[in-house]
Amino acid sequence: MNPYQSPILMVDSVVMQLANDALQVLLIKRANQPFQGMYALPGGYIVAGETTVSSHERILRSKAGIEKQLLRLVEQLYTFDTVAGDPRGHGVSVTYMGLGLDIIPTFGGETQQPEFFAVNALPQLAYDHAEIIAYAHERLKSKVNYTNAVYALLPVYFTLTQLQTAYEAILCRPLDKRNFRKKFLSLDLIHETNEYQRDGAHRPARLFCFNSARLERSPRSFD
Amino acid sequence: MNPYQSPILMVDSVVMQLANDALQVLLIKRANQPFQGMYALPGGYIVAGETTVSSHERILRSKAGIEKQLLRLVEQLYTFDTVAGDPRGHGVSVTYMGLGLDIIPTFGGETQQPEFFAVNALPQLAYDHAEIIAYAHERLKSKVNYTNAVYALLPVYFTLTQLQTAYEAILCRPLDKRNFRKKFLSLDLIHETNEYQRDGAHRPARLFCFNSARLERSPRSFD
DNA sequence: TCGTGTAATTGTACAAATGACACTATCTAC
DNA sequence: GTAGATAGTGTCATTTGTACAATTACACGA
Repeated sequence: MNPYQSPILMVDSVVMQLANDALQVLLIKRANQPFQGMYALPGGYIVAGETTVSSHERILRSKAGIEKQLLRLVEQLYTFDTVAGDPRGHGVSVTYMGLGLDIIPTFGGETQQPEFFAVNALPQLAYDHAEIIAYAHERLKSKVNYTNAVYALLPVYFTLTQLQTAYEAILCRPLDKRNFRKKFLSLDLIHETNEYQRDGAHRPARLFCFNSARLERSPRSFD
Repeated sequence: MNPYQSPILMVDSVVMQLANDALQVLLIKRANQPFQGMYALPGGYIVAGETTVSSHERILRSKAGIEKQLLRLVEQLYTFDTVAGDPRGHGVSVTYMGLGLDIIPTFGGETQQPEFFAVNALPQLAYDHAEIIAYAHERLKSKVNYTNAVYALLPVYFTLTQLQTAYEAILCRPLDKRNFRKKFLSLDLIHETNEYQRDGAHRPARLFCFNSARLERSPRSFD
């Protein structure tokens, strides 16, 4: 079947969403050695007949109960060599990033206590997963500057304040409200609706909507 | 050795350099089926004990006589799934881009007529290699806008005209001489020397030098 | 109903970057 | 010393970035 004795192929997944005004990443608690009891990215081995994409989907479903429809944007990140010194042994790990909204990981079966953690407050991680998460975060920071990628982290209808809060959580820095709105509206990535969100004892906020629910490049960069 | 029956792992390589004011890519003529006689990127299977990086080096050495020292910048591009309908069968191909200068591929042994072609005048290509080259070209276009990556395509000492010609070849569009110089010099990626290049019957051109021969991000983007 | 609290919405003035554009300088060869 | 060829350089108009504060609309409670 595999006359070339290829190194073992793995997939690791960086699933992210926004909650409590923070960017969060999905981790599982490892049930087995190595790194038993430590947190790690969901990941697993690619089996015969699978593509990396279908393997990624299977692993998220089996380890965290996440169906692929919940991820509104999936992007391949990088492929890491795991050398002989690595506890996983010699192999190759293809990493994917998945973005979604209101994802609730489920337990039971093969799942291993999946849970979201703020990227700025991670527990100690197994393997080199802290670096993989940092890489994913950098990619996302860069991506939101020249694409509409945030659509995958927000509800279909959202306020400009929600949008700005999302950018601030991703970029890890405060943004000026007036400049943010002026700039973002000039990108032609979103359009206003005639709906308003009534929150509490204050002026209601107009709801906006992305023009496209697929990844689009904006002609000019945001930042 | 591999209890998971992983898909077969391959490496494909996009080696590029500048010649005749054009960006060129290294292709080989396939000796065997499938796609016999057609051109393709140098590539091959990863064998046991190899990392993707070392496999990439071995493949370039064995298929085109290119030693790894000749590539002054190597960057992983993307990992492609090759599905069952693909003539290669079901597998995974990790692609790398290598940039160099004055690379002369050599024949003999396992080599298969390696030759450089201008990216804007490619022959028909095997597999999906045309898309991989387009992807590499896009990556390079983007990379030269916010890094010093061109250093890998130019000699250590170069004139501003050479630098501009390199950018024009990569970006596939003409640039204004005065604006290019003003902008590029403001990036603090290069410094002038006191040497001049004497070419022909005209004013000699001052030679410049990159501050770093490693990939550096410039604080502001170029374009 | 009136006042208060809360968040939404909006514009201007200055600084910096971009983009279009043409002439002078320096060398070689004849 | 003149012609031919490439190197080198500055200004102005436009666009973009950035700092900054007052007004609007609603809910709630007195």
